[in-house]
Amino acid sequence: MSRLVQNRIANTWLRLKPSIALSSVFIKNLTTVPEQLPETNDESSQSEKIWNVIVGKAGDRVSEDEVFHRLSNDELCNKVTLSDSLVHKLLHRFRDDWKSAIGVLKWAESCKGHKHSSECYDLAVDILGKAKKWDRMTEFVERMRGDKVVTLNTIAKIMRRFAGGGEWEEAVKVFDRLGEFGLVKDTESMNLLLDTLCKEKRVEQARAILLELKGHITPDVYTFNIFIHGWCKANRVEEALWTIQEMKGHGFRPCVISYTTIIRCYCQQSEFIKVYEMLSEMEANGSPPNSVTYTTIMSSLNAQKEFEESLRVAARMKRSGCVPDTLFNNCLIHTLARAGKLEEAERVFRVEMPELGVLVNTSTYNSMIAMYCHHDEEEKAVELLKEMESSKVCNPDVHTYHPLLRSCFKRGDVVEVGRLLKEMVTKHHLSLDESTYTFLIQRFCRANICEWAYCLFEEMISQDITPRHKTCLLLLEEVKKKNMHEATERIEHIMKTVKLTAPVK
DNA sequence: TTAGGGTTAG
Repeated sequence: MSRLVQNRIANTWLRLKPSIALSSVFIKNLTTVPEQLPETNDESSQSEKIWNVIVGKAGDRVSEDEVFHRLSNDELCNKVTLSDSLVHKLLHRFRDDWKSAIGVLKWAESCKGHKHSSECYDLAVDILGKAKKWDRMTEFVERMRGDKVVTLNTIAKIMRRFAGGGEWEEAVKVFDRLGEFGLVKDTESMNLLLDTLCKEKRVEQARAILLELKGHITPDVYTFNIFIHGWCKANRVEEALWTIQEMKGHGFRPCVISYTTIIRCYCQQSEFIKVYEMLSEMEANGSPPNSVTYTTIMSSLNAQKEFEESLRVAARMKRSGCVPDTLFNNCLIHTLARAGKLEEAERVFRVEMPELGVLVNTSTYNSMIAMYCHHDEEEKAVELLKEMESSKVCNPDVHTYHPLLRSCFKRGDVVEVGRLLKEMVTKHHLSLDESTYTFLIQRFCRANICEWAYCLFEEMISQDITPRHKTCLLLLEEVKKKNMHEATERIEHIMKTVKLTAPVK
């Protein structure tokens, strides 16, 4: 960022009583993500241009026919050589906007020589299912059936969307019709159906279906693990344990996944004695716990702020000779940080992980950055952010910035808040999510700059992100205090017309 | 095709 731009930001932010009009424009520029391709390469400027044209034409919530029409009549769009990856990225961009997605898909079909990949077909099915457009989804799948492009992957999307949308009977019907799609009812496809049902808390129905199919299709280890998970999800450990016995009866040995699933359930019930009993049982049975098992237990202990106990579990894992992975180390770093053992966390990050060849990811950096911020060592946090940016191993996400933003608010440095927000948006193309907006609005209100909070509120609405009821109330109170009549009316209007999100938990 | 989430708190 140039010095000039930096100064401009600083100056704008230093005016603590900005007019709404001025700040609105500024914040808009600040936090709205510029549309662009997720990945850039040498030809990025050209493809970015095309991307912007297509997204601009398709992205303002018009009908699918209108999208098709606009794209078909655009000069630049007509010249584009469509790649599979471009269509895929476009569909992904419109994953929450089925009309635009289907419009884009129709246009792509009409382009000379273009044929959809099966991934694009499946993504389209998934988008329609997510929007619960069952008729359109079914119609689309029928077309796919005609083209003989339905795979088990497609079926998985349909089933999971049906079941997730409360239509589990429809998911079962899809299984019954597998033959029509040129697919077979075998253990794999049966497991897919059972897993779908179990994940949607329909373990009883799944059980009934298994009994019905048992004569024709043989269950395998996966089948039983799916049920163990299903019973645990329904908080019915007794049945999960009984499934272990049933599994043995079929000649299958319960594996580390079977036990870990049950351990997770015990953790949720805070039955830690049973957790440790099961750990010993696993060791005795020749299915020793692995990195997933230990991470599960530690995460649960951490949630209860039992950091020392959590560290004892980590020590037990090391003694057992079990190989740690990234998620385990992330959890360990988090635990050490919360236990106030900064040097040890640093040692895991700087020495242990590289020595063992365990890759770091965004979460690893995030835990370290959060740790430094919590202990007022922001310089180190910022250093790490820079290291992350230059390492190219992983990129920052919104969680990377949360603790940094929090620190700025804590010391009243709103100029730095502005700089960080700008960096998030322009440098890393991150878009602010609901929780980030909520957090920022809250803190700006508390810092007595509700003008900024209100601008973020407006921006949130314009991006179709629904504010929480509590956020509206807080902001309303603040703008009233400052006699911001226009804003007061607007917030009251939104509170009446928009279905507000209830507080989490 | 089956198993592991972390946090911006007061």
